[in-house]
Amino acid sequence: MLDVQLLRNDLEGTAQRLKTRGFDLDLRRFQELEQERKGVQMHTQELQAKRNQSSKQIGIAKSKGEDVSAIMAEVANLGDELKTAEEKLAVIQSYLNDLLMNIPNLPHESVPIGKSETDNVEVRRVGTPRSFDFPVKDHVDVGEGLKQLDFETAVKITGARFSLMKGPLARMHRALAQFMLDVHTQAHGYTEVYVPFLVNADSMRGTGQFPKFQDDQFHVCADDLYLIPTAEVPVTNIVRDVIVALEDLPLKFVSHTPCFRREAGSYGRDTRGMIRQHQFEKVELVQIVQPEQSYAALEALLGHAETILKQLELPYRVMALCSGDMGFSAAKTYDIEVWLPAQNTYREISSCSNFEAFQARRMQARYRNGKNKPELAHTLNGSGLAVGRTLVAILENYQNADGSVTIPAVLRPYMGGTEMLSA
RNA sequence: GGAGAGAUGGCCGAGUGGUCGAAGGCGCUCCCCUGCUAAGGGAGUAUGCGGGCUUAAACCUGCAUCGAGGGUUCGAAUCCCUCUCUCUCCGCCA
Repeated sequence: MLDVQLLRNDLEGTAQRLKTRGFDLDLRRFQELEQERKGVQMHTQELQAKRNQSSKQIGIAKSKGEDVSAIMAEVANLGDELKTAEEKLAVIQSYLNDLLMNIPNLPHESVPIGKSETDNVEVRRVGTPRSFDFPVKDHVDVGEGLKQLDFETAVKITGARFSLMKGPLARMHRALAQFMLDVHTQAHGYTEVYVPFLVNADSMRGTGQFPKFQDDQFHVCADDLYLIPTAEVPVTNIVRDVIVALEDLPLKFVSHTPCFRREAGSYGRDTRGMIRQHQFEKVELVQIVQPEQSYAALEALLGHAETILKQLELPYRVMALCSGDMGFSAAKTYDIEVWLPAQNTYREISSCSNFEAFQARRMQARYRNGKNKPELAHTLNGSGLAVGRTLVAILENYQNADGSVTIPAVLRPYMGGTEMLSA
């Protein structure tokens, strides 16, 4: 959520900046609502003040045993007027709130201006894609060839966009998560957290999934809870309605969770394989920091995610997302894309964002600044990394001519020393 | 799932219709005092939202908030209803 003051003080400028990410702010509607709000709110508060004063007088008079009928008559018809005013104010405020909750974050000044994916800017490229002297198979063919990846059974059990792994491949999937957690806790100073995978609507609102992306979530109706689309939701909401002591910042959390996404609206895309699943696992990095430090923190967090790819020796590139391609809540986002030889392209494997105070304002996540005043914190997160897609990248990049797959060196200690996946 | 008890400020804890945003204590901050330390004395110490003032902050002022939402009343922490959560006992269970 943006600061309302920003809209009140510089509506035009804010609208301009929002336009760069393809959002059209309804200026007239905001102005009308805001003007009405101001009038009604002042009127309401005036009436409330009047009522409070009279009630106090009645109390004083009664305690002295005086006659109160005169004052009572004075406030007699205040009630209805006040009730009307309060109801009107509530309606206006809910309209304003709806408007506000659906406005995306402002892009940071360093964000490249652009309309779509094609305007994203490559920041760096690390590692060289291997050249194969045999026809490259995609991860589906590799995994099914090993008889360790089975989509057919997953479809039978549940439906499309689910997968089933067996044997050493299932173990490698688990090993990947363990490896990532160990690196981030031991080398990067993150605290591991285990969190609920079902959350309430308040948490979804806090990180910005609600109200706009309600259709993308799995809803457990009987209990009115939602399956998390990312660990970002439960982990960032740790600080909802909390005022963190200055000396406790930055907070750095890492969490390994399953993620559930309905993928509404992406029916035709990535239907083959485990690139786009309703259920996948992710190791997520989350930081809560002071505003002055959030951009340095973003670079650091990005580096932490990159470390995993470097250690797995997977070629990747870092993209700075343009204004038009960023997510709703982000002020700045870097995507890390891993090389997939079968697709002959780089595909997203991590997304690292600084949300500035956008999420913090929604969830009242604050810290005490140098003057001991509560101030909104900045929140960041990034995948470090998406486990399923990392597995895909390994299957494709480490495949051998005979259909086997070499296990990256750093994973072997997690695989009982095994060096190869083979049928 | 059944029965009962409870939810008040950073913490403990008082408060069953009236000058209560809330006694008292602890903690914390500042000041005084004692050569230092300990003890003692004084003052201050919630958050959100509006309005005024301002470049801004500070400040002044109004409103709201005693788990959440609704109701009764001129007036609700206090009475009524619904919900949530916590604790105890029983049942069940990994």
